[in-house]
Amino acid sequence: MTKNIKNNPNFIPYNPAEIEPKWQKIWEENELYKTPDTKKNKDNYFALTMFPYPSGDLHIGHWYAFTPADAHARYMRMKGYNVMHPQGFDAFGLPAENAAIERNINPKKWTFENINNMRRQFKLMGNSYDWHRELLTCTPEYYKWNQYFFLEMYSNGIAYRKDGPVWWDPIDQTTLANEQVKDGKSERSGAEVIKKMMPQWYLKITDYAEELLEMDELEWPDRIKNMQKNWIGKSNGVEINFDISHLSISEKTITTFTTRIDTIFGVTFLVLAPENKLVDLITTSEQKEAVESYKKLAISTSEIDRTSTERDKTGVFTGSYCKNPLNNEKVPIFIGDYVLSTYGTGAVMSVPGHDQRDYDFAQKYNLPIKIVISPPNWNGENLTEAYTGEGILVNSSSFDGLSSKLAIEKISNLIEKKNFGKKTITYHLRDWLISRQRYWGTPIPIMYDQNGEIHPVSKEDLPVILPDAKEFKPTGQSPLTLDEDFLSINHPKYGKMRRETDTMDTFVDSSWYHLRFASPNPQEKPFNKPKLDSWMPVHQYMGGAEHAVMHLLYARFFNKVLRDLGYFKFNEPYKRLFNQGVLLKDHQKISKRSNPLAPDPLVKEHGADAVRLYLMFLGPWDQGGDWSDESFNGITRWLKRIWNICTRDTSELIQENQKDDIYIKKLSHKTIKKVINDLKIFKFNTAISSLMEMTNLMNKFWDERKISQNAWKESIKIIILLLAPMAPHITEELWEKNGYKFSVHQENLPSWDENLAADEDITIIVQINGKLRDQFVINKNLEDKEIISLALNLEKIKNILESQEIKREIYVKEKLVNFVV
RNA sequence: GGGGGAGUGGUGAAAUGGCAGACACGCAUGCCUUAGGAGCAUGUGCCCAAAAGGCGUGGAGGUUCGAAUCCUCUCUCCCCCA
Repeated sequence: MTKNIKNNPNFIPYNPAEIEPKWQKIWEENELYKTPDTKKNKDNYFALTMFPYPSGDLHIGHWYAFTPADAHARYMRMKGYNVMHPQGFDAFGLPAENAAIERNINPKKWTFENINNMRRQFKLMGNSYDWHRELLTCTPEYYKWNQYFFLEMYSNGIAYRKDGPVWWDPIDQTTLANEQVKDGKSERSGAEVIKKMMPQWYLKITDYAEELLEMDELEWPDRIKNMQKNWIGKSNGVEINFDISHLSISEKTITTFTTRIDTIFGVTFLVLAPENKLVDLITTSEQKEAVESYKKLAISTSEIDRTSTERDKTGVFTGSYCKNPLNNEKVPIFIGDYVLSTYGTGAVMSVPGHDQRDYDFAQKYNLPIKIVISPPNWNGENLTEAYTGEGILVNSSSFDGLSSKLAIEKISNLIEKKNFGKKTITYHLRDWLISRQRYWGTPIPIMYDQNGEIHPVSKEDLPVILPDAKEFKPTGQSPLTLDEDFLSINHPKYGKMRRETDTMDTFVDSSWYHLRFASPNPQEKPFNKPKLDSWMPVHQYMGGAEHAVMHLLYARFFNKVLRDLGYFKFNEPYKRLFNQGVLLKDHQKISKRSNPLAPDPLVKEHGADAVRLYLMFLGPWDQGGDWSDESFNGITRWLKRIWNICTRDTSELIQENQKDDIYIKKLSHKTIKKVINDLKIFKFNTAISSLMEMTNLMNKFWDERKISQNAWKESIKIIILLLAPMAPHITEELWEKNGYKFSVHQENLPSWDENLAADEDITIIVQINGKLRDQFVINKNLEDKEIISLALNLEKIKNILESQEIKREIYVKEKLVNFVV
């Protein structure tokens, strides 16, 4: 600080606590970030971050997600786009209700208090949000359209009600969608889920499975695309029927599904799921007792245990046999709990030679193991584990010698020709279960008459308002079942009706919110089409990878449904996606309870700009990072240096034409090029480091005093502009202090001159056998030959080469010379 | 078990076929200061007292004039799926 004080007795130190609130207020008063739907000579650019759940406080993880995203939006604005960067709250969901139960607070009140607090905290970040477009999904103006789209889907067969096995979360006391179960546990509560039979509402996402696999037009990380692809889980296979006509029951065949029909000649037994309806029909009287007791055991075992690869495979013989249609071999039929009734056909053809689970089962029950696919270098010996790879067929009658690929094709064709079965495509993806037996969500707009028949609420009667409730205890039934006023309707046409009491999965809310940001207010329609078309699809979406197979898949599905219903033409909601990494502290996840890191005190002490810059400087945004209080100092020191050089009294510099002017100019242009190219691809860390380099060198230029006032001022202007997207407050203040017109955020980024950004003097590296031995500086315009001879004449190189013979000379233009000896 | 990503100083990291460690933290020494969780200067990959030199991007091999970067195998960690 001595430097400033010496140079300028009027020096005012950097005080973020004063300037940050000041500018936040001025921005708000001037509606600086209010985004018009069109702006003359500017293209629209929709920069969206995944909106938060209003859990109460914005933690540092939110800062990590939202401030670099804002820097990118600001950067695009300064590149000349009309940028919309909206924010809202994903405001329905269980925590509100759980707070109501635990602390006896009204969920609505709790939610709105949290929203108010978080909106205040959002404003501390200095983000360029257009709050005029804010949306809260828990308001009737918003959820009315959830209901509207649900009815549209219902009348088009996409929403339907079905009784069947569902995942049940015993802590949250509600059903869950398949995507919301991870490793057999509820993604939200962490409880082990159980299977229940219940009628529930579904959306037919499986109709779109094939189209959802098409991701060519998406500029998304491959990782996310792969996760979606794996989740959809398309597999090509064959359904083949094993003959049981000799058993004299109504069923004549057992259908199994396999992706490896090339192993059909290796089938030595069949395993049915214990729940398979055929089991009772085919079990012989001798086996009845054993089968019954096994079934009881299996039903009480969790699905996770049953499919665990660690667990012993068990089963019981049914006493019956079937016939392999391809070779007429007699095949014994077992039941085993590692086969699930809910996947495929509930029966598998077991090929112990080439499937590990079948191999384990065969070992345990002494069943024959037949090898029909030859592993590489196999000479007929027995295997100690299943060979699951592809190979050449053996012991497979006329198909011997074929490759697995070819055999799959030929055998499938034969099976279809002879009517033994058919080629089938299966998907891992299940229809989206959207019913939740909880209160704080969108009521499903359905009524049941006294016969239990389904009647959709008519669109004119929307929204079905979520009533205020008094009791929220999860009982396994929606708390709405306790509200008689809500529940019973006297319908003019159908008489006494009962409302559906389940509410919608909150992922419905986030499946189309981006559309509403583009067109926030129409009361009579879900959105205004010209506005929608001018903003959509979202140009840049930013958020965490945890939503890869939930939100991101649902939103793509919703987009395609609404497209097919004629609302718009675009195929995808989010054109580009960037996933930020996870922010840790002491190598651990930051959480409210165990490892807290509250941003508000940090902002109070160091300022929002410092926190923003530190988070961006940590490392590459997509890799995440580890917060450290110690390294934070680097950024606060640098901000002080920035403040210092941008507020110096320049009167002691000569006005123009000084010796080093060209060098400070070249430095500026190099930095412009580097920062602009880095921000484009979210490399904030290296953009900041090149700005640091520039400030360090500018200090040196100042100390030498061989620069003019004009050149200095020009460089100061450039540094403020380049820093503006990342540190909006300090740059606004310095912009004003340097006499420029409000606001720096409405300026364009400077452009660079390629010639100025390039180096004139080039350092040539001299290597011998690829090892660095010396280096020298040349002028750009030298001939290749001259450069090589210069290199040969270097004292060091001469000494080393004295007793050596040069075999080869390699010259890489303007980079290096390598002598091979 | 399958798929994907990562592994570089004491620390966060940079370099994506051409000077390994930019930038920053920390540390050390010095200066300034009544004081410092302030500022300034210099140094800081490892080995060697220093210089010269050698070694060095998880490990082993390969391609290349040249590899952190490309290829093969392998170890460790993280994520997704079973």
